[in-house]
Amino acid sequence: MGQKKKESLNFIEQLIERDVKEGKFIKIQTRFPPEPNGYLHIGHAKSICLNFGLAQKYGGECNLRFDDTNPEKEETEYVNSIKEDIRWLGFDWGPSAYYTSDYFERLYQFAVRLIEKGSAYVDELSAVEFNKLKGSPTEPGKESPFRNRPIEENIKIFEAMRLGAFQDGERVLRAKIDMSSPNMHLRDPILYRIKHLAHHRTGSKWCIYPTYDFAHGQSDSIEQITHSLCTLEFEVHRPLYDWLIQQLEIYPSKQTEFARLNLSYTIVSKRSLRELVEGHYVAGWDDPRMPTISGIRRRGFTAKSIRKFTEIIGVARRNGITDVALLEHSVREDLNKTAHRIFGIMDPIKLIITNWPLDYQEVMMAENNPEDKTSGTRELPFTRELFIDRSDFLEDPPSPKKWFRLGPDREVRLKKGYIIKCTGFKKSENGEVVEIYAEYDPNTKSGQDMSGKKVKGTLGWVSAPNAVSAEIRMYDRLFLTENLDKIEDDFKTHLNPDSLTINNKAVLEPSVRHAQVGDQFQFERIGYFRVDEDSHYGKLIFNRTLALRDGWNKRNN
RNA sequence: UGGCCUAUGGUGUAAUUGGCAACACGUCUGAUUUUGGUUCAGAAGAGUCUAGGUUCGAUCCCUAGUAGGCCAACCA
Repeated sequence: MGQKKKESLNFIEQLIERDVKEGKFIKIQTRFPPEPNGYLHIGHAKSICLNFGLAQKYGGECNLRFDDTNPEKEETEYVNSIKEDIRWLGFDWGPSAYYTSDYFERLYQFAVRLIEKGSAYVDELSAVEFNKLKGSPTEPGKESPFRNRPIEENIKIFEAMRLGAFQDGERVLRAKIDMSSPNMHLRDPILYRIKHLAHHRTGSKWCIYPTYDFAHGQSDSIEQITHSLCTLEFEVHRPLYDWLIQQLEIYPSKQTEFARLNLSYTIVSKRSLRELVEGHYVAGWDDPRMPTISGIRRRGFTAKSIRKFTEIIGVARRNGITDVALLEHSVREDLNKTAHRIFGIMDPIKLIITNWPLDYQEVMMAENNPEDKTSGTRELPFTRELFIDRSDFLEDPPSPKKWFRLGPDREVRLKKGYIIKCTGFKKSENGEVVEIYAEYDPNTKSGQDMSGKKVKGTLGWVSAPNAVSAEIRMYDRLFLTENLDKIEDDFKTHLNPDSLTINNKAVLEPSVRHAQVGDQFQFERIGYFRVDEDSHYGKLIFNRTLALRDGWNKRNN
């Protein structure tokens, strides 16, 4: 049927389609190259969806490659969490993951080839001298006195480096390019450094390790990556990326940069996230307030909504800051269609239906999700004593046009139950309302209401004798500042002190008794919640994923 | 005394590659609603950073300027 408006392509898709048209390759090959030194976050999700998504869209493949060239920081723990997160996001990297460390021998041979061409040399400057000669962006550098060592000697020393003849830092292998280049990365960049450290995969086999610049592009080339996508800050590396491939005469992978994701009220820097974890500002990498994939998963954001989000924000070369509202919208959109509804009362107050028989219980039926007719129904016991939310009653409410809820002599519907009229309330000696009294209208039963009565307000409720209590962890944004990129001081001073409040008085309808870890619900009129893994026998713990949009609160704040 | 990149409503992206700026989110109305949710209808909001130039015509091409970002780790 009617073709929708022609979809517009982002600049990378345009590039790919142009390349396809020109017949540059058989099929596209992308890769997602995380360094296994931390947990993946929402920013990585953008890259994952981009790389895997492009491969899917154009019938190519996307490799998962662990960029593990620095044994100082990398650990197997991270390899596993990264795999889990990518799988959860819904992507598949085929039969096996790749590791830059698997290429160490080939990379070493590449280095030898470069030396043989006279395009690399062993330097023995101290770090201080090295930096002095490097110059600055506005001042050209100077050549090292070791720059013109004979090729044979370079090869011998490089071999000796591999064999462990030197201590860390005593020698480095450098590319011989141009010490006066305005691009700092072309001023004889370091290709290999000595680190007498065990590597998480190669153990103690190596004591020299390639740097990013000498590992990444070469690994791309080995895997015949057609489109090597990375973030903007690697732009200045591209001339070096190309230079090395050209010198080595290997497969010409092409690097294309795009803007990384910045989110309002959110910090997405591995270093800062680590600081939050190690300083115990949060409970761990998977704390539901963290923007890590594991954190937002635990919080209750769905993989589908993350994918949708990355689609919505697109990809470009402009650096900006994305409003978290876009993310939250994607999450609500998905959850609205999938989450079963239940009644939950965050701040219970007793409501007594005075004209209801003392021990009588009636079972009401409610659909699990009005947005999904196949979702089935559940039973709700209705009794004389109920709980409603304290915020749904006002002793002296504004006009009925402004306030739809309960107040003296006001009528509301108890959703899926009856219309009730407030007949009174009881206060404790310190003036707090402790009980509300009402009468129900037997002609107004949900689904068979013949009364013709119209009420504006509809309240959630829970049968008091059947109520299930639970711990509700109310999460809010971790930071109070919108743009954390712009701050001058310590980012931790911008933490929201109320990012987590724990509610232990909440009561839920009895149907949740069977809820399992990972189950997600919409507490009607409140928000989306997910059963946390900290739950245990006899105690349900819920994380608030997000509050529902609230037009009323907005108007009245 | 530098080099590279970027600049479109509040935010993120579009604009058939030169034909008087579109979509999503957000905001605001109104309708519907047994969730102040959802859904539906509608509105406001940019004349495309500035100044020149090329052109019949510029968001798009050129020049200069301005603003922002990135670059001097034996990190990635």
